[in-house]
Amino acid sequence: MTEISVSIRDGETGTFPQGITAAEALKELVSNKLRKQTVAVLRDGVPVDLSVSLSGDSVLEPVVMNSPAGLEILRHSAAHIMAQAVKRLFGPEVKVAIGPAIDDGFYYDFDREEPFTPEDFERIEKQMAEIVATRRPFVRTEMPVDEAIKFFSERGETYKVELLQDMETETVSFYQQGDFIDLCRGPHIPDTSWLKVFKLLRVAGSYWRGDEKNPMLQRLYGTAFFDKKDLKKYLYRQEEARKRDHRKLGKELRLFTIQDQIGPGLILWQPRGAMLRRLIEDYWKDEHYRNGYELLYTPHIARQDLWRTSGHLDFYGENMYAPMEIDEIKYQLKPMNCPFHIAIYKSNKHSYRELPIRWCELGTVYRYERTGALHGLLRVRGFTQDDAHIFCRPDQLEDEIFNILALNLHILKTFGFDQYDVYLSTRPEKYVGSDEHWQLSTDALKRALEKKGLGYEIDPGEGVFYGPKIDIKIKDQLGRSWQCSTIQVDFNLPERFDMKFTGEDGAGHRPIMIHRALMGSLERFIGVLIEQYAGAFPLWMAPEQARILNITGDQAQYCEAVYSRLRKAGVRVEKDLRNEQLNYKIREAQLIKVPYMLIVGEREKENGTVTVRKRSGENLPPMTPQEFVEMVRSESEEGTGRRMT
RNA sequence: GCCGAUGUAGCUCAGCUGGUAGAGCAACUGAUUCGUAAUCAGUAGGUCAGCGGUUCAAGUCCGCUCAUCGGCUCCA
Repeated sequence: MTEISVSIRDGETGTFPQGITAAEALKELVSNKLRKQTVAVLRDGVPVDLSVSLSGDSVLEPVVMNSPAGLEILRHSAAHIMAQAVKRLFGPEVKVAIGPAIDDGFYYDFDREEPFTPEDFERIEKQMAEIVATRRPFVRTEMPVDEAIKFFSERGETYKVELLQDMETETVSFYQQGDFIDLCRGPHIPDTSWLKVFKLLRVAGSYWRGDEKNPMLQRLYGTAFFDKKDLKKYLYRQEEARKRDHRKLGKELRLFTIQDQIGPGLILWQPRGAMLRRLIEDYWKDEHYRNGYELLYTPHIARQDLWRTSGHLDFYGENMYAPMEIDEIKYQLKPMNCPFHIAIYKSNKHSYRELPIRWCELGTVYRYERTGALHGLLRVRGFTQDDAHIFCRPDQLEDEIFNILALNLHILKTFGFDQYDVYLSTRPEKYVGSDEHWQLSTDALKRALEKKGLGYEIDPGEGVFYGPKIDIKIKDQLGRSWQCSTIQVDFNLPERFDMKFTGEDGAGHRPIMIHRALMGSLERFIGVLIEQYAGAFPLWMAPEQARILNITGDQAQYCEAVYSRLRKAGVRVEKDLRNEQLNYKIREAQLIKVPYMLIVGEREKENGTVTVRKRSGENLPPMTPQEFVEMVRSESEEGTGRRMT
């Protein structure tokens, strides 16, 4: 009998008869403790089942529970078991589509006439538990593709047949546990009893293969863990995320409101939200001025001809609002600010000495979004971009992009974001401009990223029609990522609008244009900020920094004096002098997350001080109003790196 | 836009199988003048998202529309 050598990566090596299973080899080569933790193995780097029989010399690496790979395998198996349960409960006429593991769990798509209801969840979960209890092994088999097609055709599994028809390999693998068999690459948990902790989460529609021309399937989402505690933690995190939901907090903190009467996707900023936004805008404008930008203002509508010239009608028309006719001329709401900035550029002649020109604007644009896409502040129909356009010479492109990246990261950091994923998107299918232009600008983006020392991923074909772009997705405190910043090179618009600058040689040359937004849109960014800080904004951007609370009416006059003094010093202070108990006032101030409460009783009135209660509940020793002003100033300065009040 | 769920007072939510709306908080009035997360009492407030239908009778059943939520798609 032939012998083979099996070794554990970074571990022992042994000699075994050919055909031994990975599980048997592990029994000899690793500790019992590790073996019991092992879900599957990497054989020469490829994930396979424990039951795989080894035909030649192999290096094995155990995939353990709770490792990302281990969880993925568990969840993938959970998807199979869920499909089995669904088939058992709702009959063989339910067709199965695909059922992968995803970041936080798994899903399986089904084609079934009747909708699944949340009440079905309990039945499915119960059925799953029964399957788990039978300890059915996951058995792998292989067959040629054409045989597999025949197999699934006979069972009416048309989606599986479609998948198989697109496959290029000759044989495919199947996994069977009990009465359920599914097309699957694997690997899987050894048997169903490994699935101890799982929960179905929700049901949602999804198109077959994500294409809206295809039939809508029902997707059941669930999650699974090895340890009950992990599921609890997961559910707790979900709960935390719900608590931070900017739509909920926006209402509670009275920041903004969205009303049917006004229209979906249109934001009404309430005074507190408006103050928050103003502070962010002021900071933004100031920071841009310091970095060599000039501020512009442009209108909300323009003649349709402008949008024809810019190419927006052709490339972006389906996102634009229908034209309105004024004096027999058609006008359209702007979906972007760029053509206006170009028009301003063209209002004068420009020398090469003037470049780069950096113009910024908080420009409010309107874009048609499908109703199903709207979501609080994060996806709206009217929003204000923190837009800028840089007009430069080709030799300045790389430096300009570098400078934008630097400013970008600096501003994000001020808002507490220092983790991000960077993507470089290259030429899409639908595009304008020459290949040479695309190459030149893509290279400039790459070099600037490298110079800034930013790791990035390439997103092939995800560029805008007019040029390649860099997208920065920021990560919030819960680890969720949000697309905000975008930097896009554009060779197209300067061409279309025939933009020029006079070169050293006295001839006309074409500038390059860079579009960029750092926060993306103020609406979205503020939505993300609300979730980032759970509504408890740092002092410098808190709409209300302090609230004066008196204990009895006897201090009202003194409180008024403190109030006007702080207001004059630039502190955003409010007063609550109602005839209510202190506890009641503190509770209200706490719920609306005011950073400082200034408590004034007889003691403070006599000493000319205030007692400061922080949002955390901590009390500071009594201080004079002037001392409080200084404290607010220095803390705000820390937040933004400069004096804000 | 598509699939599913939801829409009752400013907010959070009750209202079983159809019999012409209810609570808590907020608001308002009065009392209470109080030291670190809700003082007590009273008053007022709703074309039950909108439109249409079934019925003697609709918040409740049916249809359409609008909006919201979870996804798909899309994306600043």
